[in-house]
Amino acid sequence: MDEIYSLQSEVMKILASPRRLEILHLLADGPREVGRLADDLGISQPNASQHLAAMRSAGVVEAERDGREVRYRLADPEVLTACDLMQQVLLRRLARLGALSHERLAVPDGRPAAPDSAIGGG
Amino acid sequence: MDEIYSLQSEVMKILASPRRLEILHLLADGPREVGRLADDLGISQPNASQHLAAMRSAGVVEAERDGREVRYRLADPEVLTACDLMQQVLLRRLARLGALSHERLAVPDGRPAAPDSAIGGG
DNA sequence: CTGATATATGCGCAGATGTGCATTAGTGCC
DNA sequence: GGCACTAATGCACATCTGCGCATATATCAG
Repeated sequence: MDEIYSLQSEVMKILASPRRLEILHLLADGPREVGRLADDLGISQPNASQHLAAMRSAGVVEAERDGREVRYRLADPEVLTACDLMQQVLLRRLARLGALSHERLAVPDGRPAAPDSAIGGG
Repeated sequence: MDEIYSLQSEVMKILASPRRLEILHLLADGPREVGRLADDLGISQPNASQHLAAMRSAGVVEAERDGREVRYRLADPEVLTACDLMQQVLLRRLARLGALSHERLAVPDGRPAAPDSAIGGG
């Protein structure tokens, strides 16, 4: 079981990137080539290739040659379901923060204040 | 939408850790105190506190004081569902590689061989 | 306030990660 | 073979992360 957590963390580490998350959703629409992905993402080809290689190592995507191009696709569409669920959890949390005090609901990466200052907030 | 990916990546970054994954499952069994978690995980109290603080910032756990102790609990049990789904994807992949049952199931970060050497394997 | 327990925070270091750049490798065409 | 096109790899660098350690904060008891 300990091993599983380690392996799972590897997979999630790969998915814990805005770029790769976007790649995932791009691929959800159907297989796509590296150059196309790089263009869609607005990043360089080597960079896209790096991300895709990482995702391939993690087993979230698969690659297939088609002439000079390499078409990437989701290895298991279920990852999308998992990511979607994760996103819903996030949205629910944002909604909660907004509901509690919709005065300032920024919270992109640094929270304006501890949501529960009942702890060591002081 | 771009913002969402960024936020989601933050959440997943937090979960992309064997330790924190274990914390998640420990908390799935019910609320628990920092010291207890540290003990269960076999890590130091400050380290456990660090992890919990990170998870709290990400909104995956919540804290509540009880005397001198602080009891942590899952903020949204759905994260477990998402993680479970992610784990299933992983297990399915391992099953495909045929490394799960009895053979050695290493492959934490370096694959034994390219599963699809039809690409740049050479 | 003093002491004890439980938790949170600051600091520094080793290891990992993302990115840009140049370069290499694979493929099809003539 | 040479050339154009597409993708993958190597390298260096700035940044981030996790950890151990010491220490600060919070709560309760007297």
